[in-house]
Amino acid sequence: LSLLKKLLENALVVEKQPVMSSTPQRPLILKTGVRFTATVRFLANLPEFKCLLKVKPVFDKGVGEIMITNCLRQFDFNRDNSKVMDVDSPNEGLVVEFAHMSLKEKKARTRGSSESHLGVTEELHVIKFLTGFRYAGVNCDIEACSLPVVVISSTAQIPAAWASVMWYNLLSTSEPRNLLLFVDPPPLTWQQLSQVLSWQFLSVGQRELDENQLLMLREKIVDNPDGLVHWSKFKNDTTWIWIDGILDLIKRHLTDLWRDGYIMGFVSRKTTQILLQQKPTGTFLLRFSESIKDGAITFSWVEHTNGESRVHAVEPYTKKDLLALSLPDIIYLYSMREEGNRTRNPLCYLYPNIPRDAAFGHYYSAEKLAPKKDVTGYIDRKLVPFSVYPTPPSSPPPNMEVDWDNCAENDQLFHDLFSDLLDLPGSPLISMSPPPATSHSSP
Amino acid sequence: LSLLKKLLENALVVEKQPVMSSTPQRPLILKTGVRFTATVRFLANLPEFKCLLKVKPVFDKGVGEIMITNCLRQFDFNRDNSKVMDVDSPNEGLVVEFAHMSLKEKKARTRGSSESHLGVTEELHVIKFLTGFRYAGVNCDIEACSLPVVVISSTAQIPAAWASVMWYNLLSTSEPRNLLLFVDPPPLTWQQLSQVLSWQFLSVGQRELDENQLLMLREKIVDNPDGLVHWSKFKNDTTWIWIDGILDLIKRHLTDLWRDGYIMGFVSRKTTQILLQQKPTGTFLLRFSESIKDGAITFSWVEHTNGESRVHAVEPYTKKDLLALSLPDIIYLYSMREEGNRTRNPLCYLYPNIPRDAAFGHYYSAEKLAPKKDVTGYIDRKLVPFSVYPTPPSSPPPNMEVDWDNCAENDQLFHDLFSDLLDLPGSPLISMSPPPATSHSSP
DNA sequence: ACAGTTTCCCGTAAATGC
DNA sequence: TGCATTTACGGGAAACTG
Repeated sequence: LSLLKKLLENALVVEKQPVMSSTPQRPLILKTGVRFTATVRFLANLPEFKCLLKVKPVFDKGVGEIMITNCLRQFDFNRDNSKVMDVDSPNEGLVVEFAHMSLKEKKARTRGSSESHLGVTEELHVIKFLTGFRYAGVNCDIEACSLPVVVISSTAQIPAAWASVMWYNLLSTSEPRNLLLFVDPPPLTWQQLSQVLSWQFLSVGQRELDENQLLMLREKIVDNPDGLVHWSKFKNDTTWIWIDGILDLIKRHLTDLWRDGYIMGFVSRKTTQILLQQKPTGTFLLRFSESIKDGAITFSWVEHTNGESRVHAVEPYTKKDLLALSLPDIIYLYSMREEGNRTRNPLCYLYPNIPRDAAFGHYYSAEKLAPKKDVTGYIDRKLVPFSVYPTPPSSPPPNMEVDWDNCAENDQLFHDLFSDLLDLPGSPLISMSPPPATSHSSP
Repeated sequence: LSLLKKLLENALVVEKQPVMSSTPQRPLILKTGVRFTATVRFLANLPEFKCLLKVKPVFDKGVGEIMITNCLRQFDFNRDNSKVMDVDSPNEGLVVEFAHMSLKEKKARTRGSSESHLGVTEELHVIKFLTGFRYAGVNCDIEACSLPVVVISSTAQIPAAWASVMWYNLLSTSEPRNLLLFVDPPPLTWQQLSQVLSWQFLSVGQRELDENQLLMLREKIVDNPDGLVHWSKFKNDTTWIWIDGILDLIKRHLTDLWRDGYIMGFVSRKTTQILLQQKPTGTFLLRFSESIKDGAITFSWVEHTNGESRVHAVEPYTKKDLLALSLPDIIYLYSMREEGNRTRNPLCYLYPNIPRDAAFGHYYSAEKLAPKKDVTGYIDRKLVPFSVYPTPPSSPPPNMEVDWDNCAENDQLFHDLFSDLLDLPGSPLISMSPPPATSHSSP
């Protein structure tokens, strides 16, 4: 009987851990006020228990004692009614689904007045499901426990919470469930951290980080010779926030390009210079901006003129920019006005030597580039990304603060910038004067 | 004493009607679950009553009886505790502020099984504030009442709710507060409706509708000879939704242009044709799309070639489009590739004859047009709106379904569309072949 | 003042009800 | 089934709170 009891105690499991419904690839993070689902299954196939087992969810019950519970936030379930286990499909055993759970903070915070003060995304909680029965005069209490849970109150906390989840996951393989991991978090080897970072890219963009990309990240993240990365550095540094922004950029706008390996991405400005300098004019590569924390991508290209080599880079494109035009379309359409008023696309070969359209032609949005049939009576339009060749430092540009009310000056600037593109008839001053008046002035 | 009582009964007023905090210019609409504030003031300056008057808010109490209450939704306050009136500033009388009110639907709906079934935005509710006191042995109950309230549950209902508010406001001047107005709503004269529509534009864009704009709207809205507009038509027609979308477009992107009168806006395609035909080539005007209900604006311009006049219009710009580039910038930069591969801006004179930059130069965003100083090491970029001259109907365009994987075909199209703009060196086929390999291939 | 944290709420999308 | 209405919740910003 004691054996049976022991057996049954291990038979109750939380099958699906609570997950945020909107980010299924990022489990273990729960947002207050947002519904989640947990399914509890009784592995012992004992239909005799049908409708006898009442399961009650509890939050952070009996984890580590007062010391812990007092300096962590406490939460309740919004609708925490117990439920009774029932048969699932035939021969499937007993199961109960808590489909409308959500968390609400208990406003009874004494928050252990500091020292080892954890940030909210460093607090690890746990949801337990309790049940029990009486059999042959013996009480048998059973419980099942969720994976550790990070509770947040705003989606802005997801990146920080995810950092905790990654750190925890790597360390929980060595030591058993430790909800106080972040009170004194062990460092990770670069080997460990790089692996988990790489997985993020696999998960979001179906391609891991390659050797060179990881080397570039190592340079940014590891600064001590032992190769260990400390949680405090990883957390306080903005590096993870930067990487997370890039992951989000990939997820939203660059899944295909990343998956297919056309984005070198993690490559320093200096390395970009070195790589491109040895290549023919028009060779370019895509790299993530290191200064914009919100995720941005730029292209750099090389030009050789008169024996002099120059590597240029366009102002990085953010998520917002890529809403208006996709990166492949930008690459395809990008045009530059050079000295001598010639306008051309400076992007010809993706590093090392793939013709631009061989790499990106597949992704161009046909309907944006080919004029639509004139069904609606409207003329189709598109946007062309455009730059003016930067003035060489020898002749600095004149003050560009323009008084736009002054028509003549305005037109002059207009002419300087776009004469080739727009090809205005006649001199700007003449063409901009009012046309000869007609006899009709207003409807 | 009886007179005093009567006096006091009229002395309690709801000073600020509940307003949606985010749309202060659209009062009377409350969204469930969203906080609002109501301030109740006792006009009689009687500080003796300080802390004696307990004010209780009630929702839809004692309006029209069962018949009404039963077929309307019912709401409660989320935190409906009564409050006590206190002195405001000295000599200002008694006041109480309910600063955290919000509504929650009472799920006890029997919803009078139909006939005169009102939509939710046609239900008019009222919030009353009750108080009272005993003076010289006489009970004196006082109440103050809010303006009628439309309760919605989603911001998507705001346009419909606003239509009710407008209709109600015009009719409430003639008859007293009638919460059942929409059970049998009287029609409006065009005179009345046009006035209230015009006010919307004044409120949102600081400029009313002019005579011609109103005439165009009349055409769309009034179809019977008596000039009356019926609520059912106004409500069921999508015309108001269309106008509301335009109001929103103005509010978000066109406040300046609208205020300054550069947007003709409400002008039919046919009238546009007539107006522009008499004008010199390059004359253009701005009009709102009549087909896109979500608010969109286009420009139409005229061209005279070989004695033939043609009026063109660009595909309308939506709110989303104007996020990437403002309308003045679009007008300034718009360029069109014509036969003979010439590219130019076809927009020269705003109707009737204002030079483009005299009208819009004021609004151009200098930093988008003038190249930024190269501070960050990145090359500044901008977007140029671009169209290809539509193929004349005599020679229909070839099938534009392009196999983008085919580099040569791709380049050919590219050449057709953008050769003038991008000015590719050499033949596309040659320039797109891989460059001579170097000894360095990968970092 | 300030940073970490939560709340507020629009706008869109999905779910629900009828 | 379709439409009317509500709910859900990400995301940005404001408000809170020590």
